[in-house]
Amino acid sequence: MLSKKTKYGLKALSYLASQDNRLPVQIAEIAKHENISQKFLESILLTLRKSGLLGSKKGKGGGYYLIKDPEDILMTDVMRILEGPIALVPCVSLNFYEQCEDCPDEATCAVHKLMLQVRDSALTVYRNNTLADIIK
Amino acid sequence: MLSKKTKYGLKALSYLASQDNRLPVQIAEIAKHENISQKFLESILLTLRKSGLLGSKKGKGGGYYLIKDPEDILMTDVMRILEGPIALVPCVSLNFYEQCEDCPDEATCAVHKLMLQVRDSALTVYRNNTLADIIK
DNA sequence: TGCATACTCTATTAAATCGATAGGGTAAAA
DNA sequence: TTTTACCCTATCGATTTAATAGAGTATGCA
Repeated sequence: MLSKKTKYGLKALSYLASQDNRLPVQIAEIAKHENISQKFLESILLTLRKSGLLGSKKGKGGGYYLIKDPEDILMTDVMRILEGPIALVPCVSLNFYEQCEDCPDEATCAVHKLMLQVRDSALTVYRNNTLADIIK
Repeated sequence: MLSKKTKYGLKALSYLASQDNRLPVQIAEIAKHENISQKFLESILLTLRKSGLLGSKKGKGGGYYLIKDPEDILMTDVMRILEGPIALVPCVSLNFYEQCEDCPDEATCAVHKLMLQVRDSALTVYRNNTLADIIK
C-alpha cells in the first residue's frame, strides 16, 4: 500500500508543477488545496527539498518551488525518495539490495523469481512517467 | 513491501508444488525446510485452505496438500489471498475499490493516473505467472 | 532596527500493523 | 483409546505510520 507520505508528496509536487510560474508557494496554500494536514506536509516538503527536488525560500513571500522542469522529474526518483525501495523484497532491489537470511538460494527461490518481474514492471512504469506526464 | 505472510505462503505453496506426489505434507516439514516459524506458518496455511487453494488432512499421516495443479494456480489469486489488494491505492483497485475522501476528482488526480499504470503492470505479471511457472 | 512571515527542526504520541508465540481444542488414524 | 497433527483464539512486543506541538531561525520590509 502506498503511504500517505508518498501520496501527499506526489500531490504537492503536482500542485507546484501546475502553477503558472515558479514563484514560491506557501505550505499553507498547498495543504489547503490538497486537503493535507499542514504540519505533516511540512515534513514531506522538507524531505523533498533535502533530496534536491524542491527549493525553498523563507520569510515573507516565501514557500516551496520546483527546481527542475516537470518534464525532467522522473517518478523513479520521486518514489525512491518518498516511498523508499521500489522492489517489494530487498533481495530484488537495485538501490537497496539485501540478502534474505532465510533463503538458501536466490537462483531457485520462487518468491525471488516472481518479485523480480514485479519490480521490473513497476520500474518500467516509473521510468516512463515524469511529473509532467501525470498532471496532464 | 511484501509481508512475511505472503512470502512464507508463497514458499509453502512452492514447496508443496515441487513434491513428487500429492500426499499431505506436515506443517513441521514445510516450516523446517523453508525456515519459517511453525506457528506462524500454521495460520498462513489455514488461510490458504479456507480460500480453497489447499486441502488438509488431520491425524497421523495428515498435513496440507495442493487441491489444484500448479499450472492452474494463478498468482493474482495467491497475492489477493495473502497480501490483499494488488493496487497500491484503493481508488485504483479492481477487487477492493474505495473512493479517496481527500481527492475531489479521480479523473484529474495525478496519483490516480500513476497508480493505475502501476496496478496494470503488476496485474499483467501476476496473470502471466502460475505456481508452476515460478518453481521452474 | 524591529516586526511579521514562513520555513526548519526535534520531540512526542495515538493508533495500527506485523510477526511471532502460547495453549488448549478437535478430528482422524492406528 | 491413544497418538498424531491440524484448528482456533488470544495475546504480546516491536515497529511503523500519521499526525501534532512547539520552539527556533532566516528573510523581507517598513
